[in-house]
Amino acid sequence: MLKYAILGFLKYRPHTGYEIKQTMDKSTGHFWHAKQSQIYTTLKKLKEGGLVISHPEPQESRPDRRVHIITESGGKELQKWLSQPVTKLDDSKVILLLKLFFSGKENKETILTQLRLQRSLHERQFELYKTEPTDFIQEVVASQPDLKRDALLWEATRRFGELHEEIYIRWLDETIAMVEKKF
Amino acid sequence: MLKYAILGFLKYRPHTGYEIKQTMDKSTGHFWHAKQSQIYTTLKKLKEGGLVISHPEPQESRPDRRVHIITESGGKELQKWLSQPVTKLDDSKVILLLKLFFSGKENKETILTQLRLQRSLHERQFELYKTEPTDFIQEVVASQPDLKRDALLWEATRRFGELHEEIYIRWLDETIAMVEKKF
DNA sequence: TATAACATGTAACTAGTTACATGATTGG
DNA sequence: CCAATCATGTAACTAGTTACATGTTATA
Repeated sequence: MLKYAILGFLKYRPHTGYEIKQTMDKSTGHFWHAKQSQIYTTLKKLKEGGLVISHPEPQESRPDRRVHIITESGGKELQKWLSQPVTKLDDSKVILLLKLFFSGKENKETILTQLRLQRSLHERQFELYKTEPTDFIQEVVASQPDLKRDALLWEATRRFGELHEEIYIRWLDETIAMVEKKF
Repeated sequence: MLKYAILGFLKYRPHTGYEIKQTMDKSTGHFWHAKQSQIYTTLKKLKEGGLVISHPEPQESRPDRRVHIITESGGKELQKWLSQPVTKLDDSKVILLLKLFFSGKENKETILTQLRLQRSLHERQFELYKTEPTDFIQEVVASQPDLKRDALLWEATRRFGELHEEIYIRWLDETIAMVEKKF
């Protein structure tokens, strides 16, 4: 899957491996991310498959930048993937729920501490969704009006994150209240 | 992590690898799952680490059942994990959002088809959360009253799934309307 | 004076998936 | 008669993480 994310970013403009990591963290970070090392190994595979080409840009006192460009066949591969419907649900893994599920014999305070800590983490994340990425989107649209549709979809993914955190916090409050009362 | 899920199930009662898969699918399936093969390999590692022991139950005309029991050291390992706070957010991967993010140049109908298909998938999942698991929890509590606290937490995890699907559907409706109007 | 940012990559490892191998019994 | 359920496991693979290796320049 990372393969497609990388092709997607390269479709907008050439990137070095380092830049892909940065762009990804700022944009798809909350629903798709990767470590720097995995980006480099995936780029290597994409090059081997002819979906991407790269050329070095010499630099002094630093390793040469290696700029990656999507090829025609890479563009087709991306397009093919984009047109295919997603026919099943993601399989999510939520560590907190796993722990909670088996916590019936833990004491009340341990569970409440756990839940309250989560609440603070999600509260912070919720605030991030409400501010940061919107600015970024506005900037891009101002400078490149042809990305207006793209920006609408980016905003939709941001909105997803915001709603997700909102509901998470609501659930935590509900659950904290339940444990306080019935446990 | 699967390691702890398995220890958690074995804490309730002995299981064969096959039964762990079934129990997991019915209970933690929506926030933690594993393939049968991974369960077998993880059980093997747990045995090697002395956290679990197993003994075969001979059967005719079928491979012997191998019943697994948690050891004292396995119990301690589980307990240690349960008492530790979860200090960071899960890193989630949502394929639909990744695809949507890069779909600025797709045509309107492709995107709407994509979103409507997702809506039907999540609608079905939402219905599942509202019925199935509640029955299961009620049965257990009726037969084992000492699991009342456990049942409260199981219900909380079910509720999470329900809320999650509800918000997902709300977001899909919002996004479908946005695409219909502005794209 | 230390640490963050810039910039590349490989090696070893853990986690998880898919495919293979085997084979009887039960229900539709 | 065919598919599902019961029941075990290994092998080969893909995806992802952590650790290693190298080194400069700007900033706090």
